[in-house]
Amino acid sequence: MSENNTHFIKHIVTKDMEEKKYEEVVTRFPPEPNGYLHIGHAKSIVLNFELADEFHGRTNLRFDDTNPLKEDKEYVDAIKTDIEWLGYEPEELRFASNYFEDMYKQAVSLIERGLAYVEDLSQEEIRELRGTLTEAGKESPSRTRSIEENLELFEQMRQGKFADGEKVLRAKIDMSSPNINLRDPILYRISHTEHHNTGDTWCIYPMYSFAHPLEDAIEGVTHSLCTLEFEDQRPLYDWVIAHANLESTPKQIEFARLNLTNTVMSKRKLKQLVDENYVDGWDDPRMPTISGLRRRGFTPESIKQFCREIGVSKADNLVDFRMLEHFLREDLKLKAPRTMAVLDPIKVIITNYPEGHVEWLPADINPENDEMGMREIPFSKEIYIEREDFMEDPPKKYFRLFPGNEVRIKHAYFIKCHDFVKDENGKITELHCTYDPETKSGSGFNARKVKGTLHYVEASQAVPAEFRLYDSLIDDEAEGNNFLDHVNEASLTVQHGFVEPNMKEAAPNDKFQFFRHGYFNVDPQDSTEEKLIFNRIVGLKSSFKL
RNA sequence: AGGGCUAUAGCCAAGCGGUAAGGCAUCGGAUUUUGAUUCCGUGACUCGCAGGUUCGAAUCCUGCUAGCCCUGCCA
Repeated sequence: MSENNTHFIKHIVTKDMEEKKYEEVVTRFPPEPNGYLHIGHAKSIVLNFELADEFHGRTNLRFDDTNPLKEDKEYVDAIKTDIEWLGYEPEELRFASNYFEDMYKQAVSLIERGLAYVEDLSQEEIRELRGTLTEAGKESPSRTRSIEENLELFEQMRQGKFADGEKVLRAKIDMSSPNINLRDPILYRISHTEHHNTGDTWCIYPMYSFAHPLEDAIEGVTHSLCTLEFEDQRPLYDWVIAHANLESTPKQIEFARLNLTNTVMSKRKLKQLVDENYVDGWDDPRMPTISGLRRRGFTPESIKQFCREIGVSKADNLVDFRMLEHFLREDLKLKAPRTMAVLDPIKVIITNYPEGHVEWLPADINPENDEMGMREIPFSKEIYIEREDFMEDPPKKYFRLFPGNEVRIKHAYFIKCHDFVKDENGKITELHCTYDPETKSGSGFNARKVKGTLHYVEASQAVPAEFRLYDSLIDDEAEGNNFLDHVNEASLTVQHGFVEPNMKEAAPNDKFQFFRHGYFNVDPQDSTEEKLIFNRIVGLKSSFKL
């Protein structure tokens, strides 16, 4: 588990605690409610919750809702659902917006100490004076305004005396700093916008760089973990903490965000895929969102174990999607019932089997987990097997069914192919085989060996089902600069076939291993008792090469 | 180019001056009523490059190279 995995943040926390810098470890997961969580967020969630837990500390869920233009309650609810589904229980649920009054007071205090001023300049003018990466900025005329006037103006900003963009509150730091974040950064902006939580109480809203350190300090957060792009903001974070009238002195630590092969991870790109109908929504099973992965069939444990095993570092990374798949297989190996489904059926007539007779055969539900017990499955004169399990003219080393070859039908008998029927288009419609009663499964028959074992579904009892097979959303190898050029057109394939009769009882989100196919999830949106729909989560590994 | 950061196998990633963990992937082999699982085996004469310090360097120092991030009243 995570205890075995060490990383630089854990070293820092361990050292801090050994030096008794803090009484307890407090972390937070601070999403902005402006979109859905994805697996990159899961990395942060696992890190924050499990790190604190390991040190017997606590973790808050805090919505960083300082920009009402982008945020919505819909996202608050979705995010809560996802975190709960992953299995984490925040110590407390907080909103940055609950601290608006405290933040306002902190801002006033900065003004009183000559550390902040109200800016008259327009957005464009501010930008011009900010300088560039290589040139220092210039000080604004507003910078020398008196404390009294700044106090008065800021109060008026709050009272709504100004229009959006007319004024802004800035920290007085250093316009010539090589770190652009320190060139008198904006602390408050005016936005006459209704907030999902505070309604129209406020028309001024704090900026992230001012609000975040205060939120952390107010909550007593000790280790504020964020991604690499905030590294340049750390001096500002520390500046705010140093000048705030708060006991707590949280420390910001940055780590590299997760990138996965064959997908995209930015909210902007994911939103574009949704808006432009490349997928069916944020919870489309092809999406790397938590809700998408959940609908696809990924388990919380598989996602968490993945997040633990990829590690935490500061190096840019691109993790192989197959690693995620590995942990799903590992999680479901002993948990999922193993059953048979024929995705692309071809009918087999057992010519020497008695007409109209159905026998029920015992079958273990999971041979690697005896506790799951047994089930009974039917067998009769007519069964379905997988179309790709028969070849009229097979290559060498093909040990499935072909004319004259004998194979084992899982849990049933050996069958041998004698003939096949084609339609006018040359498509094979029916196979004629004979079975050998001596070879019944469980009988101990071993006079002959066969190389192949095929799965099947008995025809008269077969339950029709739809199978949705997913492939990479994004083709990393594709040509083109725009990620939309890399969208895999064939990321969804739908097949119609059959499952065993006992599958009629399958409930939404039930997970199964379909023999020789892979792990499947009963689609929670579209599957019904009348029409079962299964999402393929991941296939089984295979060394089969034709 | 000013600042910040990173560089260990195909991909993640440990390592913290004493002679390169682990996982994924790959490829072999054994077992197998899933071409699955399981098991066993498989790769760094070397840690971006070049110098230096040291008995000893992936680890310390210097220089270089490459990549990522920063000029929102986004977070």
